[in-house]
Amino acid sequence: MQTPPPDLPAHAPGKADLPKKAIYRLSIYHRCLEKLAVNGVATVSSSTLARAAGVNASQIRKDIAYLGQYGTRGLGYPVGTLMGSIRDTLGRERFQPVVLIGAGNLGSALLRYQGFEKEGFQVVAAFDADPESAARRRLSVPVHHESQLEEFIVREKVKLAILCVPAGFAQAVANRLVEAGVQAILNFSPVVLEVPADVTVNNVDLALELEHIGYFVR
Amino acid sequence: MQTPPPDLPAHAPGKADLPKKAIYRLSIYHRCLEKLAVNGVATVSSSTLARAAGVNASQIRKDIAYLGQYGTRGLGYPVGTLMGSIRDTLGRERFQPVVLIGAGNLGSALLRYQGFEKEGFQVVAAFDADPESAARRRLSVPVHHESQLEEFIVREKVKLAILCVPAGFAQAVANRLVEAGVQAILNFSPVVLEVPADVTVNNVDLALELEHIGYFVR
DNA sequence: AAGTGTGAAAAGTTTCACAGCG
DNA sequence: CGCTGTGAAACTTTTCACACTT
Repeated sequence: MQTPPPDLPAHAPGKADLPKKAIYRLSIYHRCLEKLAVNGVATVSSSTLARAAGVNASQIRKDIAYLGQYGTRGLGYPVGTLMGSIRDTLGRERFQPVVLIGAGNLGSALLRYQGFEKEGFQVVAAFDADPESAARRRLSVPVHHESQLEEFIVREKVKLAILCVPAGFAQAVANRLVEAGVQAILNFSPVVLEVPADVTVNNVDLALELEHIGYFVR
Repeated sequence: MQTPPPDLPAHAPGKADLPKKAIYRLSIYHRCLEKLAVNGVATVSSSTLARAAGVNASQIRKDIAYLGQYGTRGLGYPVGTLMGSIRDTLGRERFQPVVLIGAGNLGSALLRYQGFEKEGFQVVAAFDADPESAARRRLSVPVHHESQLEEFIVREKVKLAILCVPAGFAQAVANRLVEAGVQAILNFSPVVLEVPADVTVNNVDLALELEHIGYFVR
């Protein structure tokens, strides 16, 4: 989900006009392609990939066309080449360092989550108001006191942060992150963060997601 | 995020044509209204609510107009009444029972998460392939063996499920859930689930969300 | 024959602008 | 005057349809 604020952070670095939602889909395509590659598949058609990704085949073709001309008519797309292109478009620099703030229940679960590394992100440090108690959770990532946040971010040139602090602290911490140079925040607090237009916030609001599906049960 | 499949599960129960994205926003408005109510505010204008929710004022008015005529011109909206209307629209039956499958790292964190109850959902039971080891996490929700899943869902008429099992098991478990009568799934596995058109799947894909903001750092 | 690339239509959403009410 | 309710405009995203290539 993108941030609500009307004015988006323009579009990213170099790449031009890629529809916002296409960014998500490209990640999904990449995953599907990985699976195909593992199975030794060398070429895939838009309709096959569409079935795997749960979208329409035209959409696949449109999305891939944003990256350039990769397909061969009558045949399909080369799995490996296409994966590379998606990675180039999405995963700016490989192994982006990420910090996590708030090593409570959810924060610790995320620190243990293997999925991030697999996608090229490394959570290099966590910060908490009570690092001692967080340390008791036996995490593989060092947990520092939150007061050291700014110093670390500046020194390590961290641009991405995962925010898992209680709602009441979220805005204050976000301000500090931005001030220190963070450019994008994955926010798990159920709070609408206010940040400058050139900072991206992506809200993952668990209660809201549950409420949303609740609407669809009769 | 809604499910990819082109054909949505129609729109929900009784209520008519509420744009998909408006459903999310109504939840956010509800939260903002709660905060106002706590502060003793009785009336709020679209522009004030807009600022709190991080959206455009017209959007607020359009969204609220879907619920009926609640505003007073020159004044604004009555906070309490509006909250009630949003609850009625969104939270079909109060205290929907929910089950969670997969009490691993993430699953346990979600079981400890307080936000769900606050929004009117109660996680009544969890299921895991290894309930003994899950029990060691000292959760307040009973963790049963996954083999008892169907029986429980049928008996308790559960319609909502949170799915946190490893990717490889997700589709198989989803099939069982649907078979047993679950109508909506909040899916945390990085997998595109295939379900009948009348079942709603809402994917929360953590790695994908991180990848998404990664795109926006220069 | 199979399957891409793409312009054009359709659908969905957001914003504008303003009439009209309290 | 302030603020809602809403038709119409603007914009975004998805789907269709088909020419074109291998």
